[in-house]
Amino acid sequence: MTPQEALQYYFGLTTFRAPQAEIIQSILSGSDTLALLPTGSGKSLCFQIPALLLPHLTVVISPLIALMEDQVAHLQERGIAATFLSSQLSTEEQRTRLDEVAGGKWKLLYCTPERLQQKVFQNVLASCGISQLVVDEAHCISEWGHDFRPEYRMIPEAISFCKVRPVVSAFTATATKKTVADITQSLQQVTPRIFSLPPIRTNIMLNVLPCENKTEKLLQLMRLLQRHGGETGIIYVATRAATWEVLAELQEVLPSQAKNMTNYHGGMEFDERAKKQQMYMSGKVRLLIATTAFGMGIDKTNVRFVIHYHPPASIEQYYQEVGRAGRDGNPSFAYTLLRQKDFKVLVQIHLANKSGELLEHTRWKLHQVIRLLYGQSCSTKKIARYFSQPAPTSCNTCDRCAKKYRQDPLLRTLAEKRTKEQIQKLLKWRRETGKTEEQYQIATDFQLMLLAHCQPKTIDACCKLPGFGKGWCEQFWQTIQAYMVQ
DNA sequence: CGTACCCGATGTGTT
Repeated sequence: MTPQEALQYYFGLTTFRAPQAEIIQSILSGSDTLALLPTGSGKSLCFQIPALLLPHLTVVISPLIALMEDQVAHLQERGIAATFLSSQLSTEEQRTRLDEVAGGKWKLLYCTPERLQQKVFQNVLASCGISQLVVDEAHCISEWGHDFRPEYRMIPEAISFCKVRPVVSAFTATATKKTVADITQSLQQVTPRIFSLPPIRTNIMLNVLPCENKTEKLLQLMRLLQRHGGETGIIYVATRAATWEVLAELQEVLPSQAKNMTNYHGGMEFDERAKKQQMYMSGKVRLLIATTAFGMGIDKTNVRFVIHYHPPASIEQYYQEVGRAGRDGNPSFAYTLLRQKDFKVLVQIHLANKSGELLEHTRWKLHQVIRLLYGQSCSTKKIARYFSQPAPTSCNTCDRCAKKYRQDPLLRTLAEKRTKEQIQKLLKWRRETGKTEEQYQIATDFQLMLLAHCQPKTIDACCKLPGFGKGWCEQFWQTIQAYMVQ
C-alpha cells in the first residue's frame, strides 16, 4: 500500500496538504524527522500513515491521558489498530493490552513518557520491535522536561535496547530556534529533517489594554464581553483561585449570561474536567475562565476571542493561547488586560524555586513577553522575529498598526490614552534631562522591565524578590544607568 | 499563587 492509498482507504481523503507528503516520505525513508506544524494542519496524519505502512509497532509519546483517549478513539472509528496505556485503566486491562502489544495486535500504541521508563514495559517493546517512535506535542520536552516532568528528557535511554535505531519523529507547533535545538538534542536526533509551516495567524487581531487597577480591569472585561455577547471565548487567568473569583464577579454583573460560563483548572477531578471540556466543546457553555491547564489538544473552530486577564509568562504561551481563537479562519480577537502589579504573581509562579540556567532562561522569556506587550512597535513583527520567521511585509492585525481600530470607539479610547501617556512622559523626560527620543525609548524599555517586577524603588528592594540574585540586580541596574547617563 | 503522570496507602460500599 502507498501513502496515497492509505490516505484514501483509512481516512477517505484524496490529497495530502503541504507538507504532509514530504514528512511521510522522510519518515518512511528512515530519517529522523521534526515537524513544526500549527494545530489543525493535519500533523497527526504525518505519523499515522507511516505507522500503517511500517512493518512493526509505532509508539506515540503523548503528554495527556485525555489526549491519548481522544486520538485512539478517532483511529479506532476508522478501523485502525490503535490503543493506549494509562493509569486510568485497571491493572487487568493494562496487562491484557501489554500482552496484545507483545502479540502484535496493535499498529499504534499511545503512552506517556513516564510509562516509557517502566522496565516491564520496555521489555515488551524490546520483544516486539519498534518501527517508529513519535513524540507528539514535542515542545513539552522543552517546556516541562527540565523540572516538572523529567521523564521527558529520558526518552532515548528508555529505548536504547533497540538494536536498529528507530525513526524518531517529533511534532510540535510554535517553537523558537532554541526550543528546536533543545528538542533534537534531548531526543538525540541525528541531523533531523525539519519541516515547518509559518505560525503567524493573520485572522486574529492582537490588542493590549492597559488598566490602572482591579476595578478598571473588570470594567474593561465587562465591556469586552458585552461586545462579544453570544460568541464563544476563553479568559485565561494566572491562578486557580482567580478562575473562581473572575467567574463569581462576571456571574454577578452579567446574570443573564451566568449559565453560559464556567471555570476550569488542573486541580479539578478528572471527570469534572472532562465534563466541563465537553460542555465547552458542545457549545452548552460559551465562556471558559481557565488556567493554562486548558487548551492542549483542543480544536474548537468557532472560538471568537481569547482574553488574557493576567498576562502570560512567555511569548510561546501567549501565541499558543491566542491561537485557540479563529481556527475557522474568520476574524477573531485577542485582548491582554495589562496591569504592572500582575507580574508579581508571574514572578512568584515561574521564577521562585528555580536556579541556574533554567532560572536565567525563564526570566529571559518573561522579559520577552513584557517587551512585546509594553513595547510600541508592531506585535506581529515581534512575534515573527521571536519564532525566527520572516517579518510580514504589512500588518493590519495588531493594535499598533491597524488603522481600522481608529474607528473602534472602545479600542480608540484606550489607544489614545496610551499615546497621550507616552507623549506626556516623553515631554517630561526631555524637559528634565534633555535626552533624545531614542534614548527615551531604550530607557523606558528597561524601566518597564524593571517596574514589571513588582515596582522595586531601589536596588535593595529588587534583590529581595524571589529569583533575583544580587549580582543580577547590580548588573541590571548598571545597564539602566549606562543608558540613562550616556 | 501553574502545568501531569503514576503508584500505593487508605477508605467506602458492595456481596
